[in-house]
Amino acid sequence: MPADTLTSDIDRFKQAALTCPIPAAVELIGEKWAFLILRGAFNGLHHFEEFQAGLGIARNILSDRLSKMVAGGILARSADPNDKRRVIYSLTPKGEGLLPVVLALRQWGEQWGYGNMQILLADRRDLRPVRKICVQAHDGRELKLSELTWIDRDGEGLFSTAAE
Amino acid sequence: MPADTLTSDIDRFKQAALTCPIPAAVELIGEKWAFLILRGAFNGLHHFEEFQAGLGIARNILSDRLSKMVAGGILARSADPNDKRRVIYSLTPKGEGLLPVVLALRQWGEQWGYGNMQILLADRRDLRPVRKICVQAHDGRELKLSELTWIDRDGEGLFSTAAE
DNA sequence: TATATAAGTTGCGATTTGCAACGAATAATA
DNA sequence: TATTATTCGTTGCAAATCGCAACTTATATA
Repeated sequence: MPADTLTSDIDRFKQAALTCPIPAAVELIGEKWAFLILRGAFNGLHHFEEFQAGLGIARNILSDRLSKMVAGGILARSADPNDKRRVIYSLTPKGEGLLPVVLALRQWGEQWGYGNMQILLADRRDLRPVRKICVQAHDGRELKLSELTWIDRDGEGLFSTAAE
Repeated sequence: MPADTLTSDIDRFKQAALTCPIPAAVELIGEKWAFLILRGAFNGLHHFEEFQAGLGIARNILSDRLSKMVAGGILARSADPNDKRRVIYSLTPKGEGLLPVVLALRQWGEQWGYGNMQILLADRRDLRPVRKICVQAHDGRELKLSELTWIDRDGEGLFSTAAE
């Protein structure tokens, strides 16, 4: 056994956390209002007043969050050509990439009794609802937590079970 | 056209938001530390001191968040039979259900340059990494935002595009 | 011209955060 | 057994953040 072998869960966690993207991602959208703004954007909201009235958020907080989300590349800020008073906030490709996160949380909330939306996301081609988001194996099989493990990025080294 | 037809994006949004589970879900885990605690739990952390040292969170805040997550049914609090000083915090099935959310956010973060973890989640059977989480049609096809629309829960009524 | 709307900003009291120190119960050690 | 260490908190306090209401600026409308 090498001398630098990590022995405890916490050592392994701290080691893995060093390059984990989650802390930085959470700084951007791991906050109540940022997440609700994101949901609003996916639901077609584009303007300051829409977000303000739609979410019931204080104007200064909304201003702050929109700025941070624009700075973080999630939203783009553009002028409305038809009305120079208005500003259009729209999702960037990077922001659109968060749809699985938003949808997974919505589905979890529905499953655990926090509400059921009257409208559903569906495939535009056949109007059938989208699948429930889940963790899948390479061949598409759904994987439960007990069927998962951690592997080293470069192939082989399995070092701990994911579900402990 | 019926008299109560909703015309503006914001009216439609407010109508849909009335029963949306996301606000309640966000109250529980839509917060920096709650989300990082959840990530820690998925990575095998179980004890107060592990979370504290692993995340660098203040003790009073950690205490508050753990209580709320236990009250919210995400974590379970149990006594350690081998050491009566210790408390074991473990994921409930409800908490485990948040794995797609955590994983989707991690994958998003990796895609957009917030870090790359050395270890990956994999299928325990063949040690092949899990798929990238995405929105899928009923038949498993990946759907982009432009291929999505909203439908009414009871079947037909399509009323707006998802990607505007 | 006068009024309304959109997108913020400012001031201020209330809440939340983060740090450090303290405390009680249990375990390990000398 | 006596002493020290560990574990899981709590408490006090200063700093940062939040949320409300009022104000500002620029543009559109009547």
